Amino acid sequence: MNEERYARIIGNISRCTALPYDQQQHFLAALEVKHVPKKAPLLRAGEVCDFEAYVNKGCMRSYFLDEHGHEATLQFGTEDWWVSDLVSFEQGAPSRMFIEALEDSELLLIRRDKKEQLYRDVPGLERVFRMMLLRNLGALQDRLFATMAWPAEDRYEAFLKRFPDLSNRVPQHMIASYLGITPEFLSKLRARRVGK
Amino acid sequence: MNEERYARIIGNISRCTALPYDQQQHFLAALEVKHVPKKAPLLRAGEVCDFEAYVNKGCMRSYFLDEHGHEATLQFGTEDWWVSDLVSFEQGAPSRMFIEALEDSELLLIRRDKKEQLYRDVPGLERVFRMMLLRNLGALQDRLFATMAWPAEDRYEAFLKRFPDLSNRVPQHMIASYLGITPEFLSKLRARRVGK
DNA sequence: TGAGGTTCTTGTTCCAGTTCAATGAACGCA
DNA sequence: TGCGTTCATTGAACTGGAACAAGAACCTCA
Repeated sequence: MNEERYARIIGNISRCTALPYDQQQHFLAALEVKHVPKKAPLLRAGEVCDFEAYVNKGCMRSYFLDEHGHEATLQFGTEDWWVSDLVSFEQGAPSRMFIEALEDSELLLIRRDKKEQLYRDVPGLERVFRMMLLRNLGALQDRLFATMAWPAEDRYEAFLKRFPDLSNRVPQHMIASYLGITPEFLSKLRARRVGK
Repeated sequence: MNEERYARIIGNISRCTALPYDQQQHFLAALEVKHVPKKAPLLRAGEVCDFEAYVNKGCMRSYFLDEHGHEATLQFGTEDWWVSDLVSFEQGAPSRMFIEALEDSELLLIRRDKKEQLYRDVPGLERVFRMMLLRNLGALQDRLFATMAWPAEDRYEAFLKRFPDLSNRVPQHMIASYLGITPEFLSKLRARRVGK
């Protein structure tokens, strides 16, 4: 077992539940390592999402895209984040989102067919993933409220504050797509900021 | 046990899992009946949400409200819907939303302190509530995408299609607050619609 | 029965954010 | 080394929706 590769994910789930050593090993044994080159898709709308992916290295993005070409970024995932379409994963329904790599990335996947067994072997995990779901829900509520109630400039400030590292790691037009504005307008917001 | 009062909620959870009669009785015994008069608050931001409420009769609304007076409606709940702040409920954290009655309403509450016992007595319930959480998440994703990518008119059409009964049951300025627009603008959208 | 609060509408003005177009910078890639 | 492509910036014209203001149509309850 490659200790270095798995140190981070153990730290991640241990934040919720402390696992004894043998359960950690059970958990790690269920993981699948996957490398995704830059710009490659990990999930396409219409497919069933059969994984939850922990980003060990690199950067991913999930987004929605409708038939009119309207696009909106749901989430960026860098080191120590999870990316997945949880709704599709849990319900086995076709996904409505896309997930792609923004950089060459290394992921640790939990496949759906291993999940039940894993819950039995490592009881604490159920709590971990329930927490993930709830964090997700809370973040989405905040996001919806901000999108509905705040002007773009405030949303951009909030984004910079919450994800300081992302702003010079992902292309700007994708940040615009996260904020729900055009790339041109984001550019103007930035120009305005420097003046202040 | 008042059969009539509980017929609907049994139907509601049975959609997910069929429960044997004795488990149904366990479930019903854990419920608390609560009447909320029109305009009365059920939950205020800052409080911990210690219930999940099934709307047996009436109509509720949950919404966010920030220090600048910005308001956004998260959800309407009429008969056969659940309303709660699940994030606060599950994590015991102070809520960030308000819930109020739009009509005199009868609710069936599950209190947080009864939940653990209930899961033990009625194993199928865990699945039911997980499904609720996931439906919630999915709905919120759709909503965020629509808010970011669609013009107000399209969002209004989608609202009418998805909740045909609500449009003449809920005051219009609250529908506007659900759509993320001003009441005045919604009024103009409606005027425009009639012309077509 | 009215009087006073809601709720909805309509018009005008104004601004945040879009669209379109042009330019330049940065980045693979042969 | 050069060349096509993607990406960021800037400007001008436009528009969806907000803000403000005023009137009309209501509940509702003393």
